[in-house]
Amino acid sequence: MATMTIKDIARICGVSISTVSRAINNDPAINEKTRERIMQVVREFNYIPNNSARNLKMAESNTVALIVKGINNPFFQGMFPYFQKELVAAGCDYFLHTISGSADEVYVAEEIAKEKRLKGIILLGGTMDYPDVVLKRIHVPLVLCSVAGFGVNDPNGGSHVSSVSIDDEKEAHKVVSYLCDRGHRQIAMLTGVRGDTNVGMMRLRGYRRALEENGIAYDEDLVAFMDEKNQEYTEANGYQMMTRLLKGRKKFTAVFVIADRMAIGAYKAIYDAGLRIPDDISVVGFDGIELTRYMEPSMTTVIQPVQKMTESSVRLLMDQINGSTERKHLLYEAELHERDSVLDLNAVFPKAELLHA
Amino acid sequence: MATMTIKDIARICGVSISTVSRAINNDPAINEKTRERIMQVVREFNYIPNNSARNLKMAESNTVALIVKGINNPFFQGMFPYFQKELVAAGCDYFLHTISGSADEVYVAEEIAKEKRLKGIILLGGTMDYPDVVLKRIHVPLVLCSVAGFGVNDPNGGSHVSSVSIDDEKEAHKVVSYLCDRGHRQIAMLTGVRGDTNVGMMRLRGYRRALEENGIAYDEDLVAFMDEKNQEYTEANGYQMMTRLLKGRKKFTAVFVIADRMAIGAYKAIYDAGLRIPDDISVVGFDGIELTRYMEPSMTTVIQPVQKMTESSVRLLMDQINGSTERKHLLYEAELHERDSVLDLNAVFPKAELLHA
DNA sequence: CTGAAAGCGCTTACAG
DNA sequence: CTGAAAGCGCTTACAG
Repeated sequence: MATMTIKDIARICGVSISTVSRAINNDPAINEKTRERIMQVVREFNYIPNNSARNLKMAESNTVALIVKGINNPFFQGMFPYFQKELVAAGCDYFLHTISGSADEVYVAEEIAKEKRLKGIILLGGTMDYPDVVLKRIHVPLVLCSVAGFGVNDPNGGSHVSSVSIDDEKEAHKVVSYLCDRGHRQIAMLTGVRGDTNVGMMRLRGYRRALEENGIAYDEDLVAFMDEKNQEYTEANGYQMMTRLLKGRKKFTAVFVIADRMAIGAYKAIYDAGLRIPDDISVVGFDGIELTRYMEPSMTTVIQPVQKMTESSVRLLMDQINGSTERKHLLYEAELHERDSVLDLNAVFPKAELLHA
Repeated sequence: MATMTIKDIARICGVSISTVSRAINNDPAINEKTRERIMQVVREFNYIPNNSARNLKMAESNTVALIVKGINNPFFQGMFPYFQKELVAAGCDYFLHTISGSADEVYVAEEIAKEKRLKGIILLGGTMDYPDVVLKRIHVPLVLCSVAGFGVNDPNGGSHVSSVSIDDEKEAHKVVSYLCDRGHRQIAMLTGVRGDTNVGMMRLRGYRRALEENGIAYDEDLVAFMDEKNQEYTEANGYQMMTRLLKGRKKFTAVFVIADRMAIGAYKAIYDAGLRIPDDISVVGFDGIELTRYMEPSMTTVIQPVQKMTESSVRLLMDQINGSTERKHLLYEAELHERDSVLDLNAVFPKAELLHA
């Protein structure tokens, strides 16, 4: 036999399909005995309601979609348990929907919203270069979490959505200032593609500002841009970019890498070049993924405030769902977590430093 | 305005909804001019069809679902690009659906199959302790890929599904034999929970058989079982288990870890204990995730034949979809990939070895 | 507490 | 090539 419908169950139980529907959906207006009898049959025949029919008919579900662009990103993976906790606490059903890096998130969001009668959407990751008019197409409450460059390209961006992220420029500035404070003056960087308009640009900007403030000239030979053809924040890319820098003619004592996974690749490139971390080269990553703790030496990195970000995303979404017309754009402070991958040159050459001054 | 339906488009274009439907679905039986005029309006108003209605009406979709249990597993993540390639090559639409470790995969599979009128399902990961009768509930072609312990608990398991995996017992045996060949005789193991009936058990069995063949007594003090309360193949667990072993009174020169991520944690535990890899302790991982290349030293591990496994999974699914009633259970050979985390004790103590003999 | 009926938004024979 | 109509499998007022 193919697959059961509510009609089959109704026939078997000798009741109407309305009654079966009520039994399944725990409608209070049903006789408990009837309900039990029906549920017995439901179990016996392993009847599963067709969600397409259900979604089609229902006015609104209680479901929120978490749409993730870039499922391979361990930073996002680290957020899932927090989202789960918050969404459940908010009393929502939710599901995770992953989309590829090339997918059109606005289209997908609207498509799923229709299909599932969503109550709201949290979009995690990706970049958001869409003008406001495009964003407006999404007819359900929407929150952008950790979406790179949101609002950057559209000064009016965000009048229809809320967003939560960190201040990339500021955090990069923090990292490089920290390195300067530790006596580093030749500081390399592994960043995104040349001409990046999102994270790469913001973090590069922070890097440059910190250098400037410390009286260090910007030297493009110390910046490795990502290959246009392979725009992934992977170990392989980090390895390859770091190797390129190491083979360059410019010396440096530290490197700031804009993603932890790339920094792991950079670690290996440094080791393969016969150098030590941090003795020869100091490394600072970005994101704060779990793995960085397990590197040798454990990696100093910028830990994004995952808990705050997820909490706020859910809260802002709930506010919208509950009718608030206010849209907020929250920027959280990340934490530069000191571990063992940065050498304090002041401690190594205290005398020399004094002479310099 | 809320959200557009096919009716709105029909009204705007002055045609029937049938015609709009045909335009959208590229029905050949439509006037090209009419089609273009309709599509113009569709684009202008950003009309998106409701998939629930579509799924409800359509007899069968062209879609295959890839249901993944354990999205955090980087081994599975490494498979996605291959699945994508194969599924596209097979001419299928597909989507990734992630479920939590505690979800009932059979229920979810059947639910989605109904909702989306799936053509078939590939289930990736998880364990499959379901008896055949439960599996039979899934009314669409089903292939189990890398599903632990499939058929182990049910001698008749598999008469309704096909499966693709590796021989866990054999691969573990391979690893431990390799270590013995390299002169190791005190070999520890980091495995799953005590009483595991799936991967953990199979790999432990292979470990024991290899020891036995090499005349080495099994010593449970050298085996770290995973905590019942925290059954995850994570770095944190590997770190904690390795630390426990290192603090034990038994000495060992090598450790076999049943998952790469755990092995990364083990690396760190070894370093934190002030020991070196492989000089003091040799490490072998399992799975062959990309990251192992970037560890220092690069990790010797068992690389699962991802490409073959994904290819075969898709092929077996297609066979079923095309009417084949044959069900196959393929076991592929993995590759013990030698890198730098194992010391050859024979090379270090060649004389001693000879004296031993 | 239960049932008959309408209808969610589509697709697809069928007729023209 | 196009339209009217049936129907996918449910939920939910409405009436009783």
